[in-house]
Amino acid sequence: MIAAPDRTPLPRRFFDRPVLEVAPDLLGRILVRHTHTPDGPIELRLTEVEAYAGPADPGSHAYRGRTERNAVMFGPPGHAYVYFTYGMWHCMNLVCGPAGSASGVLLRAGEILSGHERAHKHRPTARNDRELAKGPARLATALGIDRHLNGVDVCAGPRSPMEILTGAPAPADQVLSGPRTGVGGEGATHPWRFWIDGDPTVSPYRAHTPRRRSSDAPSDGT
DNA sequence: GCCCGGATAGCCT
DNA sequence: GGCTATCCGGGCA
Repeated sequence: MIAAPDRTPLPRRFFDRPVLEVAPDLLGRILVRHTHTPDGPIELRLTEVEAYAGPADPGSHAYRGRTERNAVMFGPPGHAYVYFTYGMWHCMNLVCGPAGSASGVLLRAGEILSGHERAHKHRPTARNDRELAKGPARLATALGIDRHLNGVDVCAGPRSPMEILTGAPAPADQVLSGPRTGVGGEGATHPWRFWIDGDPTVSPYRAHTPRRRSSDAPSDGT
């Protein structure tokens, strides 16, 4: 018999710790997307995350310091840093550590627990429930997360658009780690991606693929 | 199942 | 102007 997940909100102090402690501890927690409509929220159990360790981390958006785009990462913990990437997609991070440390955890994948119908409406190409949030941009899309939610406090209670509940943290022996996805150079060396062993919603690993420059393409010969 | 390339726009140098 | 913390569809096995 499985105990029901704990629906107590995670307190801000949960996030005010070193990012490499917080990241694996987020697995099994519940992200609630409150839409404040009669349908109720969309809920997701986190199964895969990645740590980004502040201005010293070459893989981080905080590398080379604070800009308008990454300002939320430099703020207090327990807030959502949502950014737009590849001209099409949104991804969501949770800011960790004391204000100014500019570290965060990218939410890479999860299992939709409720609100499946609306999640499929947001992600019509998903062929089954497992694919709804298998990948960071898919996760954001399925939950209706975009730049409007950048800076949202996830420790501010159920009237906020997003909240994190205690859930059922994954036991340490079920947590695996490996290199981060899509991060090249020195940033690729650390095993700062964490996932729940064997979970079908974990996104497939993809090594960093450098883009071929358009000048390398065949030309008219001029 | 896999490998590959195109899409698309904001951000930063 | 080059790059990006990505996804999707098509081709092939």
